Amino acid sequence: MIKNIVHFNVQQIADSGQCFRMNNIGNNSYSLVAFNKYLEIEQLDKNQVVFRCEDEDFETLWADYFDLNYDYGNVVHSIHNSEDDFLKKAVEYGEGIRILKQDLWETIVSFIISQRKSIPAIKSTIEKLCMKFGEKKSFEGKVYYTFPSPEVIAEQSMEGLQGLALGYRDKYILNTAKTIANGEVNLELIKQMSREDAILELKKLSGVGEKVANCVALYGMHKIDAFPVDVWIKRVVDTYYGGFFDTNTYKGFNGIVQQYMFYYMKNKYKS
DNA sequence: TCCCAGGCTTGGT
DNA sequence: ACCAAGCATGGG
Repeated sequence: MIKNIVHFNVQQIADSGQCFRMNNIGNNSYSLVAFNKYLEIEQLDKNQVVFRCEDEDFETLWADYFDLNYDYGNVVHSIHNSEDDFLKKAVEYGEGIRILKQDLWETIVSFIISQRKSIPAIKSTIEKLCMKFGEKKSFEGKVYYTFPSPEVIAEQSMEGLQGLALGYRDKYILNTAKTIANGEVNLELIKQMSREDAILELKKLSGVGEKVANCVALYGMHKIDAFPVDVWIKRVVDTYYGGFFDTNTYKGFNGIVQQYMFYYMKNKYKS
């Protein structure tokens, strides 16, 4: 179905480093697997987007997944009206970015894997993980693999996790899966927590530190004030903000600000 | 080949 | 509490 959406650009979302199972399939189209479903999405023009999926899945899943009920215009305008020249340019460059509402468990595993890996390498490892432990499904002839549950990974041994290019992160993934599968850390409870409490709880997981916990809060819990600082954001802060970025300036939507910064710095300045 | 990648854990002060 | 080394492996 065709939808008219402002501040929405599929290519920018796919290349913004927040999701790892969204792939270009040509003709301004992308495939995506999330919440055990398969979607093809095409950008027809600036404000027209085609969603190829079951009709009911758009309303019950994808509209929420792509955060279509959040007013990004408000964020864009408040940055336009600021004195922040760097951020103005970043918004102009990536004004179609949205913060996705991804599955919490998948986001945890994905960002544990992400540490000291390039985005293509992250995507490759996650796809291997899904092909090995996920459920094989198909939608209109397209075969895809779901993201494996904590329980399925928890019952593996260290040997079972070899061949996925996890490297030293293999033990983090196995320990985290076990911790969640046995109820030591409860994701349903975390979903109800404040950003601060959720981040504290997430950091109990093996392989989850400050940065990964903030990414999980932002992309897996829609805590849009979370401000993950990775090497690219560090570069932004050092280069354009004199080494300190005051998160009080954009209080309430620092995560969206962070995403504009990341996308602009990483893709515009490939230094 | 060399360097870097959406960092974390551990052990030493 | 802070700091630095070590970490496995793919991709450019």
